[in-house]
Amino acid sequence: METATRDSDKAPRTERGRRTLRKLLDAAASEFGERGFHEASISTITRRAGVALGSFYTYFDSKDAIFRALVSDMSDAVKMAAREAISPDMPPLEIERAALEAFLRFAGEHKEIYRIIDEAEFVDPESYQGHYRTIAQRIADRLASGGAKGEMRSGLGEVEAWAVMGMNVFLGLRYAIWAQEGDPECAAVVTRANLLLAKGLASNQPDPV
Amino acid sequence: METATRDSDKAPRTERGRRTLRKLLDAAASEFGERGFHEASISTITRRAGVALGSFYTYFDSKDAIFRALVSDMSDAVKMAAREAISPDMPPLEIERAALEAFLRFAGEHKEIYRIIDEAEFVDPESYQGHYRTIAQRIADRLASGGAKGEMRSGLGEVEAWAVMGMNVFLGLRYAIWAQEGDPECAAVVTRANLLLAKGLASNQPDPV
DNA sequence: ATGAAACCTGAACCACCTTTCAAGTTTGTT
DNA sequence: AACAAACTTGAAAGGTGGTTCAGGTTTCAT
Repeated sequence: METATRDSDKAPRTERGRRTLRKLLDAAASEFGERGFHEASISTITRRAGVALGSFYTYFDSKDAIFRALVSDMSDAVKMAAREAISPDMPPLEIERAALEAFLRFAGEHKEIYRIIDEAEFVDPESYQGHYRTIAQRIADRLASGGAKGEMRSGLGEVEAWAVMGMNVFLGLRYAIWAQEGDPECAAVVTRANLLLAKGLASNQPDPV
Repeated sequence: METATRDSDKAPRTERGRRTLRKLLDAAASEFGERGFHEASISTITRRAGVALGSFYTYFDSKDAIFRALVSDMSDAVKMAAREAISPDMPPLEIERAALEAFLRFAGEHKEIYRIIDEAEFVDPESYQGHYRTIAQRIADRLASGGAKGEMRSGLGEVEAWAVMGMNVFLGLRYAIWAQEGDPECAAVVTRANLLLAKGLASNQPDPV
């Protein structure tokens, strides 16, 4: 899952260089997060980073390039957050609960990251598709594993994975990014979502004998 | 659900004016859909519409203004498509099936519309939030109605509505917008999604006596 | 028919921003 | 200490594209 091809030989070779690169990436994360790709300007990024305008081009070939680097970093970060929250020996439905909970927490703590990935749909469509396809694949694997354990239906696949992912993403949008006064706690959201996964929406009409 | 405040008194007062306005809106839909908001240029829009650059400002105050007008139109169109596909006397789960099916069909036929609404997250956040909040509200109403009929669990609410919406949106993204060779038919996607809504993911372990 | 309002035209204005560059400073190695 | 490579600097080039405007044409009610 290494980051995409480093554009050129722009990698820093000095301690000072690494510090400057990091300052630029941090400043870019804030700037892109707050103002979006097109409103953001390189001169603002360098000002926030406390370096000269020209230094930017020591580390990146273009505005697009630094954006791609950010998307790659952040896509990895989201995946890591979910992965760290689960372990393969949890019960399958418990895994889904933990993954959603971790995702909601992560989204709440990194709203700018969320927004940057969304904007990749327009600035860097390849990365955007790749991001979601990768995550869907992981969910599909989990569902298959749940089926193998006999605790989930068998035959679950890509369609169900995308459904679960969409559910998670939109719950994050609504309850982490757009959270407002009087909204349910994240824990409550997770519980209700998990119940939906477990039982669906239908009422439990006792099977007719 | 009338469209947002008409910015100024830019409404056409003549038949000719109405024709020009429509040409501009159609050209803008294609242009924004193909190139995205920022890559799109007003001069290209007017060229596609076959009118002079200056005429644009007879009808819209700015590039943002025409984009907002489009988002409003298209948001209405999506809602209409779903609404026309369902009727209140269908069984509740059948309603959800029909709504998803209509949405997938619509997304497939109007990829540019889909993309414009997505980009509103950055260009016109108010409309974007409004769009999804409105749809979520409608879904919540349907779920409540399903509960009242006794065919869905009672107590379903906003959380479940956002979950269902996210599911639908992501299935649209994957199987309508990003459809590719070898993907399941839309009908199959709809069926699997509906089964997920009906029963959830868990295996039907017979209740222990 | 006629005048006023609506509409059209496209060159030019202007503000903004990415990118380049030549010259200076720092770092690290020998 | 001395030198080359790495890094920094900020002014300016160069483009782009949204917006304005003054003057011409069409529409339509009277």
